[in-house]
Amino acid sequence: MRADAARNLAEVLRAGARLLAEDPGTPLSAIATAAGVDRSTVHRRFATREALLSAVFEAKLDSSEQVLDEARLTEAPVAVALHRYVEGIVPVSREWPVTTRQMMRADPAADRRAAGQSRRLDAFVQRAADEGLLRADVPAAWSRAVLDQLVRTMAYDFPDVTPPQAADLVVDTLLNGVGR
Amino acid sequence: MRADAARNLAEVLRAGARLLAEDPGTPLSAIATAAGVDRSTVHRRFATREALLSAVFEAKLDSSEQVLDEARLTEAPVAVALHRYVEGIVPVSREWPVTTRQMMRADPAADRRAAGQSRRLDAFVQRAADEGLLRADVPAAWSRAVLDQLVRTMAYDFPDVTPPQAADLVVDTLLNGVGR
DNA sequence: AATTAGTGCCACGTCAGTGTCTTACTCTTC
DNA sequence: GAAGAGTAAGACACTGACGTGGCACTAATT
Repeated sequence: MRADAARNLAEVLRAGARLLAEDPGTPLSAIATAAGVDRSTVHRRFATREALLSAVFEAKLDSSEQVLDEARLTEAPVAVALHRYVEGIVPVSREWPVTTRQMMRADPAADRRAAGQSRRLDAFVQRAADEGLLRADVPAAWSRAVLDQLVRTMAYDFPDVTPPQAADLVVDTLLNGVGR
Repeated sequence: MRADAARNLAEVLRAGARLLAEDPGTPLSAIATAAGVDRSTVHRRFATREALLSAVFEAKLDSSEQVLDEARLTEAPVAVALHRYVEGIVPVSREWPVTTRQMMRADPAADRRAAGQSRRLDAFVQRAADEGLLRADVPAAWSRAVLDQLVRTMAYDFPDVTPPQAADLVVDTLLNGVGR
């Protein structure tokens, strides 16, 4: 692929992720404009609207899968893995702000892949509970959901916090809360 | 207004809230069907799509405003007010699952009203911090965001937890986290 | 039982977004 | 600088959703 074509492709994906996260009904023409590209160019790369959606989802899933791998959720000490995961996933969420909900509706294949990654995190949270990092009187599903939401809140509502700071605050809040 | 007309109106609002939360692009025909009503009836009540959106938002804002009033955020002991607020707002979020984000995009007036209610909560969180319920080394904005997200998670992802249980778990998690 | 507010069903014009194609042009690459 | 991959610009038909109106009919109200 020619260099400028690759650049355009990446621009379309990033613009698509950004605009579709804001409004899932954003027309392709708006995405094309935001990417600095003609509408016909978008259609050249992605036959249908759905194909573009799927490509955006895959890009996000690729990035998050890499974060899961590098966090070494099953091997590293739980506290270390947790911190590393959060530090890695926050920038990914910021760069690809599309949500899992949107995937579920629009692309069953992406949804399945997301479910697989979700299971890896479930297992990790379970391990954290087993090893005594988490309270035993709280359902693991709740701990898991809280982790997701803290990451999400940090990524979208506090865009200026750096990933390391974000990891500190998210982990601290998850484990100790904000009460004194 | 005739009794059956009022019933239909309420059905349309509730179906609209539910379907529009799932997919903001849901066509009016789908909402009408879900409400057990003809599409023309929806148009008879709400001249435009926007008008229906606004009505849904207003219904949610009415409910949540009542919760804010009854929680007595400025007068009751902070711990009591917090618990009562969560217990009240969870059912409201479940009944009107539309998000503030959607309001921002679709209806500036609703957005302004939501901002007003948001400020009341900000003030309450600040009071909780001043009175020593919350840690001083954590930004109030973060505490506020975490509260919102815990409520949201509980309302949507754990629909079977009763409001009193929900309040217990949310407040406990907010203050103490899920770590041991 | 009479009245009438309210509804369902059907048809219509309109409009925005989609997907396809053609042509002339531009920029990368060798 | 030559070749060709890639693009912008415009035209086109198609589809789905929106908003409006008419008319017969149902059901709440008196």
